[in-house]
Amino acid sequence: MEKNLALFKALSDNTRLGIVTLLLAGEKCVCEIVPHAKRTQSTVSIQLGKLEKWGILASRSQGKWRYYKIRDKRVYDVLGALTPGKHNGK
Amino acid sequence: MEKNLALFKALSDNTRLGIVTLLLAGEKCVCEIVPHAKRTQSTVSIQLGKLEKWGILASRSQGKWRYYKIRDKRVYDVLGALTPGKHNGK
DNA sequence: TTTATATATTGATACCTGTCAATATGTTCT
DNA sequence: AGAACATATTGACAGGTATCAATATATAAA
Repeated sequence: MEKNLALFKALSDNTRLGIVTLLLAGEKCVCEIVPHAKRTQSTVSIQLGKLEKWGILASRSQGKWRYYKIRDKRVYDVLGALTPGKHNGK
Repeated sequence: MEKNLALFKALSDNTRLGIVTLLLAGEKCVCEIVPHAKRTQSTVSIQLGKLEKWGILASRSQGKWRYYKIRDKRVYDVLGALTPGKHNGK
């Protein structure tokens, strides 16, 4: 039950939730994530670092770029459970 | 998508997650919640107030006691999605 | 080697938030 | 009315954290 707390903490910040939601569509490089998040490159990099350190994301380097993707499968369960229309679309 | 953030924020604190998890079993009065949470009565009361203000919980008064229960149905979806054994028990 | 691009790190700052002890409010009982 | 119990509120404090500008690091291109 302690582990769930960490997951919720990861998703409880606007920047991080935006990143994770974006990555639901699949792996993206930082250069794609930064413009999507409305935050500085340094801010995005810091939050990506936290998400990786917490085991939510995984990353790989390729050339100049660094790619991030979702590692923790629970992300799909949790965000999938919140898909609209479950409770009368409310 | 903004609404999900509020839900995650509500569940991202240890005291609050404990309260909400306890209330999955059904309505409880504060006098039952306080000893379960390992926090002061005032702390528990403050967190209960936040959870209600955010629409996660509902409350009713009866005599000396005040009872809280889960109002936001998404709580069941989200916590249900994290039930162990979904990903090989991992 | 120099330049340009991509990402990470650092230092500073401002804000938010959880917690507690003490006190207040409200309700029931005598 | 007074005592006892249940819950809420207040004030203070400590610790955490998100953010940014600036700088560092790394890789690729010229």
